[in-house]
Amino acid sequence: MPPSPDPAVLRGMPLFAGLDADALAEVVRHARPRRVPKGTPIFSQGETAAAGHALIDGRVKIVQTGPDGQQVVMRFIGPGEMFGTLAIFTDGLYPADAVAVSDSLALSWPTAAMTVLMERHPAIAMNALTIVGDRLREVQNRLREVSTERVERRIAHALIRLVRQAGRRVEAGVEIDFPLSRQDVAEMTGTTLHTVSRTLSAWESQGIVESGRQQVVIRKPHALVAIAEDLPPLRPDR
Amino acid sequence: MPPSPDPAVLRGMPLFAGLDADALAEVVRHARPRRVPKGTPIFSQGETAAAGHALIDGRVKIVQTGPDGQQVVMRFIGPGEMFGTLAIFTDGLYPADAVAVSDSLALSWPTAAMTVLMERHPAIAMNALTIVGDRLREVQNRLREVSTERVERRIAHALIRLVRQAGRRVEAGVEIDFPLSRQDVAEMTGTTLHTVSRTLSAWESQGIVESGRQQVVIRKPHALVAIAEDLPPLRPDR
DNA sequence: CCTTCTGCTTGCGGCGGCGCAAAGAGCGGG
DNA sequence: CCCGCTCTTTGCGCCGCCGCAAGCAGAAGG
Repeated sequence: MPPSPDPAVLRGMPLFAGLDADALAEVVRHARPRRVPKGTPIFSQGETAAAGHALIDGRVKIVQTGPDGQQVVMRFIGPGEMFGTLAIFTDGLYPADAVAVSDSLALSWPTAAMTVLMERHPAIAMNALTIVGDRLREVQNRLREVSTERVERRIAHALIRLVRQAGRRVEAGVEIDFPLSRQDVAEMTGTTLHTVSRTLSAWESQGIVESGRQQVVIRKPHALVAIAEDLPPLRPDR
Repeated sequence: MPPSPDPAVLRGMPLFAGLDADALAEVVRHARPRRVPKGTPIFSQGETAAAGHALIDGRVKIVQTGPDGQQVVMRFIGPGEMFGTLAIFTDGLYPADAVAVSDSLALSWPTAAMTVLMERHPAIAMNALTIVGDRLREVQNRLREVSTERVERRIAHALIRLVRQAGRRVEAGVEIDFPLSRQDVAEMTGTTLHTVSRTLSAWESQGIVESGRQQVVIRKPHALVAIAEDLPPLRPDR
């Protein structure tokens, strides 16, 4: 028999919040677990969505590709978050690629099962509505940023979001806890890896961040916020 | 007694698709109609959302304002579309301003009523999920565009969307059927009114558009598509 | 251990588009 | 009908950022 996952993993997932134990058991019965090694694609843009997914562990990058091959990072998925579900609610085609950036473990629900579950448990639909609503608001904010702010502030905003989502306390400050390249940051902020590199170098020389190969540590989060909010440049003296 | 609107106006609203006559009557019973003259704000960014809205007639502009006053047009709402509902699904605060750009008629449902209706009629929640999902996809596409494309293509894309949403056949071509300023287009595409003006002037001299004060007519939609998709420049001869 | 590959840095030149400024052009109100 | 307001046009100069190119460094793999 196929290994059915432990219902406990659904605890704490916003998508299934408010369901009783029976319902959770039913949900988990339809789920299929999948181990995904770092670098492996989970689904691709344009495919018909065979399933919706939720991440148990690891980190997944959602990337949209334009007609000329330009890539934009839509978001990073962390443990407890769903992904690839937009297709289910809309036209059935994945609007982006999903690729594991760390070794990951995901659960998948076949599209049909997902639909049935939402009909039998309207709370799931309501939860989904909240989640999709939150994401819409976030993307709207990013749209405003990329439309009106200059590159340095956009990069600051992106890092702040990453810290909130994936920050881990470490001696030197707060570290983004998954491999993140300059290119990734560039694709999150609508710029080039060159400009990101220059910006991080400048911040590094000011002691705001420490960064290396696919790795970023924020030493002075408040300074980053100051840049993002364009506060008075924060004189070091007095 | 308060004038209850005709249930027939809900026909064709995606949000209430699939509801039977009884349910529609119940929905309409909770609605409050509101006439909104051109230029009037309907709600403001940051307010707690007292109600969700749907537009019966007219046109409403949804504008988000950044911390430094920079404005971004999130979308234009046409008849049959809901707006100001995101707040209800998320944190209860309107994330943007809504202002009528034409004389308009809207229906409003108090937040509490909206919630109750969704609980009693899960189909509404499912419809909302589809609608919000579609908007999320659209905003994601715009985010990709503004992140990767140059201004001219972005403006072309914006006009194409407007034509799809609010295009009216007219002798000279297709007209955007509500007042649309250069400033509006700039705020839709993350540029300045100057650049929009220059671009439209260039297109005008090529016979692609005809535009004047708060008014745009597309004479050669295919040429606009060619610009948006960056097809071979479409030699006029042969 | 050496090779290769991938990711990062940095200089330099060019240019797309912004910001400013000033002038025209419809529109509406008195 | 004229005045004032808002929207638009267009020139000009500058600059933030991109694009290219070359070199470096650390990881991976034989």
